[in-house]
Amino acid sequence: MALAPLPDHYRLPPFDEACAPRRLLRLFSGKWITMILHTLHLLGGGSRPGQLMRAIPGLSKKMMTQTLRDLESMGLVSREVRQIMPPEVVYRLTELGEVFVEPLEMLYRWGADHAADLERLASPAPQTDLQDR
Amino acid sequence: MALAPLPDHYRLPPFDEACAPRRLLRLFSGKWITMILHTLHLLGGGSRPGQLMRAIPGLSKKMMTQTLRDLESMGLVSREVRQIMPPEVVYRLTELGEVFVEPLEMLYRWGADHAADLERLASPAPQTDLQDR
DNA sequence: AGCCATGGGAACCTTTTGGTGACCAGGTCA
DNA sequence: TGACCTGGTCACCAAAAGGTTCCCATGGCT
Repeated sequence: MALAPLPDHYRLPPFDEACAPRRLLRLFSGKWITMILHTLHLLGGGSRPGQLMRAIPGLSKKMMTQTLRDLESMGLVSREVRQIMPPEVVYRLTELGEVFVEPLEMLYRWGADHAADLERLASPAPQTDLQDR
Repeated sequence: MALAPLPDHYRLPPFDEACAPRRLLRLFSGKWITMILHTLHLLGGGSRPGQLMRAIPGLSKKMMTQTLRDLESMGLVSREVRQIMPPEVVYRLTELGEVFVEPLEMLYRWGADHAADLERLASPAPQTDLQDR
């Protein structure tokens, strides 16, 4: 972890909700966005929709399409269509997309290295039984 | 970035939604969770609620209390009460909380270093005008 | 009474994200 | 006809996250 300390601009209150790091966290808050970015990365930078579906359990066609469309409009993914039968569509990480894979993979690696800590992480209690405070 | 490559277990499809790195991303998907963890960290590891309110624009008392309660039940934050008048409550990062501050600060630093890329990141298009594909 | 300090709860609502199930298109093969 | 391959859309809904507004409590001071 040879990262420079956080610049002053980000270290003093008030902490701006729209600052650059917050934009990153906002991007990564989407369940399927990060799953799909990660999977595209692991599949060599690009993939056809069917391959994505098979690689990601629980992903519905609807969520896949919606998320890929979002990623495309954000400029993180490109969509290439070959008008043959059956059609061939390939979604590929753009240059910008590759940039953002880096922090995502940082998190994946950190998570893999700290699986034990993540096991210790309790689920938030249901919103009852918290009267004794 | 001297991190080891991702273990095989995490590199081959199918990609398990409940695996350790996904749990980390799930944790970080909460808007106020990360803001409050980051702020506690920057304020020396602990803070009183009023100080948190003043440090984080846009945070309502309701969301602050709710989020602190969640963080407490997850074991990331402790709550210490001094029964004086006016009351003194201090929320403090636990050991486990300090562990999870690390990847969060990694993201903050990455975001600070790549503000230009984050500026280039377009907002997803509204769900209209996407007929021309 | 009002104000200030402190910290917190509840009712209700809005917005966002994710999910279900059905449908569409073209083509090939039995 | 049906099944398969490919990729995508739509209507509607559920769940989760976040937001607004009001209320509560203690004590001290004007």
